[in-house]
Amino acid sequence: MSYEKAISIESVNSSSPRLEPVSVLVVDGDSACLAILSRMLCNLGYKVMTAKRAYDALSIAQKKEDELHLVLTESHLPDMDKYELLEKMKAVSKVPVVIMSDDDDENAMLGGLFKGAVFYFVKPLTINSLKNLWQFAIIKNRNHVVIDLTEEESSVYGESQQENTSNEGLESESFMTRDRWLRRKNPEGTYKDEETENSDSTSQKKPKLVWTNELHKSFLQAVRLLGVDSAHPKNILQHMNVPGLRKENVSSHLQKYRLSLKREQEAIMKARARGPKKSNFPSHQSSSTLNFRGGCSQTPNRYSTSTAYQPKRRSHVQDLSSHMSRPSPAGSVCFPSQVYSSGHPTLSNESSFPSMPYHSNYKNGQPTLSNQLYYTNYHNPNHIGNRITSNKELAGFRQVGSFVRYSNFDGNKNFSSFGDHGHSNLVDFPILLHNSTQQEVQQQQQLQPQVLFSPPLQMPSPPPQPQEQQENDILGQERQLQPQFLPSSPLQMPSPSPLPAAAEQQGEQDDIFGLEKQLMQSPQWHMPSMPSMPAAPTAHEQEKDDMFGIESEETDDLFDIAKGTTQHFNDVDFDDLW
DNA sequence: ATGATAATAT
DNA sequence: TATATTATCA
Repeated sequence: MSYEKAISIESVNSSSPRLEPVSVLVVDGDSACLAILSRMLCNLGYKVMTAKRAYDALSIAQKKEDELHLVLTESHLPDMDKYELLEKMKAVSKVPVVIMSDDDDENAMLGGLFKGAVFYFVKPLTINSLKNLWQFAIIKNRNHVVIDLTEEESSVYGESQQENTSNEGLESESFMTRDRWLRRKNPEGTYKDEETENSDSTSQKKPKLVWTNELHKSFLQAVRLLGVDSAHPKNILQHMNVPGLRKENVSSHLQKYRLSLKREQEAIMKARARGPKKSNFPSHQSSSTLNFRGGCSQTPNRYSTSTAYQPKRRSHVQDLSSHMSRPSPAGSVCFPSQVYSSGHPTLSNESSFPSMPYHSNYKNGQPTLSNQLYYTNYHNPNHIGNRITSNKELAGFRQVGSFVRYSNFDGNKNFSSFGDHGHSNLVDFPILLHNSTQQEVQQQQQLQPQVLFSPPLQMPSPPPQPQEQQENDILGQERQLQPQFLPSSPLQMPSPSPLPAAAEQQGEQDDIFGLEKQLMQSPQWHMPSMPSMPAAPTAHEQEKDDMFGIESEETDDLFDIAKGTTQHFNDVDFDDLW
């Protein structure tokens, strides 16, 4: 099919630092436009091929599929209807297609995007617009080969640096990327037709990551180890070392985590306020315990946290260690005294953490959705199966094809417990720190004296495991294990997950962030109530963690809250979760 | 890096 | 439908 088309390949290297020039096939019936675009692109460092006719373009795309990165085409071509090339191109190549047109009508633009174009440029195109054209080549590829690029786009493509600018430029010119539009407009329903392709290339939405207990544990561990000061998404991600986990995932989770901590504190404060101190607490203890449990496990944070910690220094962590080390449930209790000593309130971290809410996710098994990603540590298939079955809810679990599950482990460690019923409560539990962590923590602790008390929640000891230490190992294992993801998933998926260790640990949560801040503000609070709660023990049940989500608000009283939560946990959490 | 908000799951 | 979780945007 290549007829007379003129294919000119001019490679200009000028500027771009790219490792490999991005090759672009420019299709336009107008020779002048073709020449101008070709020159502009060459000057920008792209490898350019041109075609005047749609069929020529298809021919080229087919022949050079491996080396062609992107097609930039006019919407109106002499030998094909509007967007017809777009459709036909899909059949011969996965190469992303960018449309350029004089028509700036939104419907026309959407039509092109829905037909599978990755982007729609409204003419005239500027050098500035083209500068970042390479981005669309990546977009397409991300599903396939390029997965890794997402993180490294910039490094790979020298121009990436300009991304910001470029984007701005693009948008300023009123362009929209297809994904974006699709997302927004789909609801309306109008343009569905084309989605078809999206699938293949570009657009799919990212599967939703489910933060399993294990994953959460891993997260908590990372946070603990890192300490408040450096517990930022990037660092956490690195520490977690979970294969397909992205920084954004961590950021989002971190946000939720912090929010939960905040809520807990607030709840606590309220509680205090109301029923202040005084005797209340004492008496409450019992109740408190309850609370804790619930709190602990589930909502962990609320109560637990408390610690104050000192300022910046590494404090946070430390506490944990203590807790960790001895898990005594009561541990939490103990702290109090300590706490004050330091003078600052501190939080205890661990104990309280909230456990996450995973449940929800899990509960029903899974996400029904097809897209969710699951990271489980354990992944024993068996286990999984079991768990699923066992729970009613879980039953639902299906892992059915849809979601992706990441499991890392074998199961042994972590979740073996899970296996059985599917839920092992354990999972959530408090954490123990394991080796490294603990050590680190301790070290840190030593530095500062913090206090913390553990939250009520903390669980008693965690049982578990021996293996904890392994975290690292585990991770390693995981990595290896991991395997499975779905290819299909658009972006890359994750790989299996990691963390097991956590499992053992259980619950804990730390407070980390929130703590400080909050604490700082209100330092003392912790004492009051929390301390006591040894209740924790019961906690185990708690195990579950609930995650953050709790609404402290609902219940004014901690107690109440606690009760409520606990119940949940009992009923739901575990089972559901696992 | 973070808070706000959209999307979408339960 | 309301709420909760996660992704994405700003």
